[in-house]
Amino acid sequence: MATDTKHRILDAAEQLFADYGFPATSMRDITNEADVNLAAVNYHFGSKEALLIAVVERTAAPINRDRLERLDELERKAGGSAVSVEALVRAFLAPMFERWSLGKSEPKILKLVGRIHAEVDQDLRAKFIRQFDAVFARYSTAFQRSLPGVPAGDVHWRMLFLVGSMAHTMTWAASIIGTDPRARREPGEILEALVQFAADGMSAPAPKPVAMPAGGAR
Amino acid sequence: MATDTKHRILDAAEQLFADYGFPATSMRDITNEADVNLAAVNYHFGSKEALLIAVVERTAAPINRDRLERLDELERKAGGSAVSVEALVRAFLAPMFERWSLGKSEPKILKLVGRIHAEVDQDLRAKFIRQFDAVFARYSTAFQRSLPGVPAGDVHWRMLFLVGSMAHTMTWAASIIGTDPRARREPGEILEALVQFAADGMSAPAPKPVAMPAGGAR
DNA sequence: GTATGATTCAAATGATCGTTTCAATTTTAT
DNA sequence: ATAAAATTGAAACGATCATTTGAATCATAC
Repeated sequence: MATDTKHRILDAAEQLFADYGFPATSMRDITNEADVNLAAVNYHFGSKEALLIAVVERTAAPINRDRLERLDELERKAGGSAVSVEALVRAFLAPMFERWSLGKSEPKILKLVGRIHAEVDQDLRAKFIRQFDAVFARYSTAFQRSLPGVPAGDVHWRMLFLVGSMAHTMTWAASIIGTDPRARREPGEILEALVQFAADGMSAPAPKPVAMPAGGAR
Repeated sequence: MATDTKHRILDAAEQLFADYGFPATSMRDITNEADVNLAAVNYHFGSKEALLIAVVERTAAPINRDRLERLDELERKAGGSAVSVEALVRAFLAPMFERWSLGKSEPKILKLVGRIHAEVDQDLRAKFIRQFDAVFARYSTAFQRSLPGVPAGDVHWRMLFLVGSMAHTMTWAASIIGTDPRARREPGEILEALVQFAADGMSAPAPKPVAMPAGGAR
């Protein structure tokens, strides 16, 4: 069966990219883990980079589709008025956490996406950034509508903060859970904690203008 | 001069690790950039990994020292009572942003630290994680004191969110600034925006318990 | 059953990786 | 100045990298 090899490669690559990152994972690591021939990756995908793109496509595409659908639904329900900030934050975050909960045990998708947000270099990132950009743009305008007091540029930055919290959580949640027993949480609880944190952060009053010579906030 | 070579290697490595990450940067990249012999890195530092540790040590140590000093100062001023959350957040974040503002133009330190938080694999990370852990622990107890209504475990998670926002901002601030003219901000303004966001997020009410079968928050 | 295309396989390609070697050179101490 | 130590230099080491090759094997269709 042909699709079997492709699937096994995608699964192995997803796992390894998530655990060790893209540059640190070799073709041989992938093909050994997938138990396929070394040449299979280049045969089926063309190159290592193309494999990464395929992995991201497979994992991120349904998440982003889900995000957009939830936003559609929220805006439909709200009629013409603004959606609550918390609902927007939850609609943006839940599609990822849900895949975590539904998955077996390891949050590989989350780690992978976390890494992609954090690790991939500029030029490679540009190849699949557009997929994220569409989501980003839609949510950006929605947030702007829901936060009329906050300048558009600041909303932009706050969304960067939001994505950062999410990505970092994806990457390190497993080790955090393993460290402090008091911090043990179910995925749903972590989502709720992050929603609470990010919703309040997004809703903060507009920052006061900074009047400083040129050196931070000493 | 001996120290000159070491310095040039450290500078080049800092720059390249920040731009391309640790695994993607080769010894030859570093020695070419530093204009020193290829063997110089192994002679002066022992290995590539040891060089990374030295780079982190040089850039992160003063930042973490600064963080602890500011916390000391805040707790001293507060006497026995709790420090304000916003002050804690600012004390934690400002030492990094300040180095950005004071630096020439490129936020390489920030990108580097951002990457270290996000990219380095488990075992290598453990080698210098203790340095961060000390800071993390001190701020964790301080935050717990200032947030009496929030369970300790949740404070732990919120600090993870905070670090994530910071790390992600460090990594992507440059590209964000380059993208949307409305999002153009001075480093001091970005710090203030992040302080506002994170302080309100940290101060959010304690999350309601989640009662769900085992599948996210649909 | 035989031809055709898709897939797998073992092996090799050239490039690049981190590290080592050892002689040449420079610095330091006497 | 001379001996000793520290540093630099050019070259090579073996290992591993992503990718390619061409024959072997498989599936499918006629």
